Amino acid sequence: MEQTKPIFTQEGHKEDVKNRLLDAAEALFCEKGFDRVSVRELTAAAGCNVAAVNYYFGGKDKLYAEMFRRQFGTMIQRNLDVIERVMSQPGVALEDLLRAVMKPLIRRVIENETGGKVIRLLVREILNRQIDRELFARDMKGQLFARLGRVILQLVPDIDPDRILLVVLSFDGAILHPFLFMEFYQEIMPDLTIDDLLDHMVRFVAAGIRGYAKPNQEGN
Amino acid sequence: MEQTKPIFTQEGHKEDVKNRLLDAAEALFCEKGFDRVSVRELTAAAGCNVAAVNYYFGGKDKLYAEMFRRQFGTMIQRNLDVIERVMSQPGVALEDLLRAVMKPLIRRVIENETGGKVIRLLVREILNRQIDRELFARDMKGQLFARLGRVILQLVPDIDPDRILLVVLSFDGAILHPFLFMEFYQEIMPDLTIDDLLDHMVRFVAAGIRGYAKPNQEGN
DNA sequence: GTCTATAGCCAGATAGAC
DNA sequence: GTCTATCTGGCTATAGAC
Repeated sequence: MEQTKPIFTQEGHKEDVKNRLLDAAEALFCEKGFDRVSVRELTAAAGCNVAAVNYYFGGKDKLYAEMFRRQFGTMIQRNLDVIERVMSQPGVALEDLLRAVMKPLIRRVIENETGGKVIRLLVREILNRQIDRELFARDMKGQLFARLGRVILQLVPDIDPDRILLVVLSFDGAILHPFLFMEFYQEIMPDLTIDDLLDHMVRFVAAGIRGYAKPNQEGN
Repeated sequence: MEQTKPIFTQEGHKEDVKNRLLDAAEALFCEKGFDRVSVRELTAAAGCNVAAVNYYFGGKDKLYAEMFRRQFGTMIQRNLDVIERVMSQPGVALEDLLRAVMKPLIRRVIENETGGKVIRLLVREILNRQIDRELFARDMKGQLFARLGRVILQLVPDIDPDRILLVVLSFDGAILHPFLFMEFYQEIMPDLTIDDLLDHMVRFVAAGIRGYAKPNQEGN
């Protein structure tokens, strides 16, 4: 409310008003949530007039959706790139893949980058079904999950292909939990380092995947 | 907005206005989120006048907090009871504990019970830090996690006690993922049964815990 | 305890000047 | 493209009748 000074002025950004509004949206929506941010605050932070949101995006909600599209799209693409990079090396183990995927994500949330906050906010919206799940959850994440499933099957061939999606989803759950609740982790384990956490996650998930592949050869 | 007919009338509930308001709060807040529900809607759904929220709870936000306190408190207690019950039996395996804890939670979200929705909403609020994390996240869940850590150590004694909290947190992550994203699970795996899902989760988490306990012991 | 009526405020969108 | 001024409508909280 008392935030009326522009925080994304022309000096900070050589881009146009549209980009300044997207930056202001990321900062303010992540901090307070959609309903607690007014168009007046957004335009004040972007250093433009109140009509600009409607002029450039067609409304507050459209600006919100555009903000997610930008961040989530680049995050999915970054993950796909990481997978290609690690799988192109010789002698890759399951642990290498897991660590390569997890590390940049955890680093991003620990270092409190805007991207991490936007993804948290997106999860929040998915939980409340107030955003277009068609586009984000299914199309984008579906593509990433399919790729992950294929490379995990490549590294651990004796998983039942019909179950690989469940394995990928559990992998996703293992990543998402610290991603979402990092404050809680740090609160109850103040000495936890990022490497401790990564080591644990890699070990836990790798064991889960391998143990899932060979349950208990009792004649099945 | 057009929802103006009372949905929790005196016939449904022999309790007083206070309980009808709590029921209306669970239904409406879970559906639309705090900011999208007006006091007018709440009181219309509870079949009372608009002043009742302020009279009984001291404001819309106090009613919101009270709703969480009720549901989250009983959920933690139910989990603690389940743990006591399963651990009192002879010859309990890790898998028995995991399944006993997971089953009622997953059933609750699959059958779309109000309790499950309230917990989802609570996670949403924790993600946005707009609720008193002191009370909920640390005190209540801390108690449950401590108990879980002790019984897991009892069942799998060779886990490093300094790492048991990380193991419990990964267990929590494994439960929370389908709990939060059940619609997504059902969308990409329409034939998934509750038992398939439970079997997978038990197998994945048990392997993760056991593999974590003994990282490289090929001859066990 | 229960209710109505209203005070006081702030929102998103837009018309129209420049 | 940019801005100001304003329209229209919603909200929470409360004063005060019963």
